[in-house]
Amino acid sequence: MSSRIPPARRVPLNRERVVAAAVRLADESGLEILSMRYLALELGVVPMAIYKHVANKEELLDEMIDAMVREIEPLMGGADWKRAMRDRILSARQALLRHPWAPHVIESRTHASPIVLDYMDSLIGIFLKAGFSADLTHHAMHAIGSRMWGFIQEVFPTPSQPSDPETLAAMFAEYSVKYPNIIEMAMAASHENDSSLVAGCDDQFEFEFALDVLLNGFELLHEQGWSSTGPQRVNNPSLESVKRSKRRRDPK
Amino acid sequence: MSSRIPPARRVPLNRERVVAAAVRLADESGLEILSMRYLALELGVVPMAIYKHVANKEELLDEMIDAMVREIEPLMGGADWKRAMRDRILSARQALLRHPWAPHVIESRTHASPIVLDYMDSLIGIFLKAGFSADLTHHAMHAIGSRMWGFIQEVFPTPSQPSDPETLAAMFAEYSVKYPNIIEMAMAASHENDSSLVAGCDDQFEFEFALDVLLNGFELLHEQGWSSTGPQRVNNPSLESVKRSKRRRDPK
DNA sequence: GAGGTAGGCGTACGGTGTACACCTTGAGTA
DNA sequence: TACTCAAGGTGTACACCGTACGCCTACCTC
Repeated sequence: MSSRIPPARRVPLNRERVVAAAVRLADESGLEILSMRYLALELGVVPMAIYKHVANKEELLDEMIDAMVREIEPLMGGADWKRAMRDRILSARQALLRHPWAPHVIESRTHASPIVLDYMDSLIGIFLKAGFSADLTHHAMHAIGSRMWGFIQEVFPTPSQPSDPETLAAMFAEYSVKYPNIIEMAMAASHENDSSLVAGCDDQFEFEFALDVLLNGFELLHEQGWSSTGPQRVNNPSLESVKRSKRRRDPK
Repeated sequence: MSSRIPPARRVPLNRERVVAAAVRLADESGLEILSMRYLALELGVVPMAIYKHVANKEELLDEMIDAMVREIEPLMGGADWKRAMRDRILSARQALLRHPWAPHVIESRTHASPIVLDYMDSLIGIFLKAGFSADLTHHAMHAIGSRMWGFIQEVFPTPSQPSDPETLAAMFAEYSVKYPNIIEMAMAASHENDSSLVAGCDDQFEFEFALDVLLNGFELLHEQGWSSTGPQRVNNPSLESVKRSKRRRDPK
């Protein structure tokens, strides 16, 4: 009869609970706080207990990425390829924004899990279904790179900004002579808030801008029947050659 | 008289020697081998000695990046903006390829050094000098992202490839049904070497392809007088709207 | 009840970055 | 020539990390 009673009492750990706790911990406290020891503490367990459910920390990180990728909305059929690609990638971005640690972890992965391959396969499928050559699709996927996960490499986020307005003004003055171009560009980027150099960027806008430039570029190449073995192998067509090719489409 | 004799004997360490040794060590043995202890060993010195020349490891890594950026060839004047930008970024890529550790380190930096700001300023200057609006320049720089350093985020390098031909064939068969799109794409990417899925990519070609797509996209937007506050704020123009705008250029 | 096993526990090891106190060296000066 | 003093190398120690290995306990099945 004892086996009839709900087994309860000391609910045993399992892979899912470990991964979920790791994700929550990283979400709330940042990736640098996520050590096996701290995670164990959080789970009310001794560090080595975790290793009964996960081979090592790398595997744990792999699982965390899988958990995030599973949050990406499934592919909607029907819409045109560009819209489908755009929506899917922006959905990935939404999932990623919920997990600030994800970019760093993605960067450090060395192989793709089945979940990840599924996602990549779906993206590639969008291109192929739209009639893109496998060749162009391949290069397009490379060009998209980490953008397929919804993030761009933010290089050197902002120059360190002093809070004291006095020294900030001094810095501004100094930069104006040393980095005139940066300042000119940054001024335009933040009309509403002149004092804060580059700070006020709209990340979402930046992301969509770059994504659209790429997708529009791919569209152009596709329409032209671009091929990597074609006449302009290295330089893909400049605006000039696009204009020219409009007149003599369908070279065959 | 002792002071006349060349001071020699135990040449003292200095910042440059420390940084140079760190760069060499990382170049030769990889970033994961670069610990303060090992670096000290290499310098024939005790670990804590290094801290007399460098505040901490982060600062050392900053200096290593500076050393790499200094290798980027100076800007050539004269050429058209696209060529100038292309050359400069490809030169950055050359410097970066000599230091395989650099991408990883760049990703982890939190602020830009003067050397780095100089480089960024020069890139921005190319756009502005070509007549790009500060607005477009700003978004273009964001879109370029880490590509300004000559690397793209290689996400999930390759699926793990078994060496045994038997199991490789099995994996291939399995993938063909689970990830048909990936396989179709990958097959096209490597005619010469069918068995090695994605392996045979030409990184340099991929890099230049994506760079050209972006630069050509920027050129298009510039010619159109694109502005982030313009009518199509979110979606930058599709191919269709480009074609339309060719007819009614100069709306003012 | 007996036995087997999944899974939690404790200890220990080799690694990391770096704080802090100490000591050596060599140049500058009286 | 002797003294001072700072720059810079040394040694020890600490807190953290991931994780190998062996033990031991609770539970499931027979």
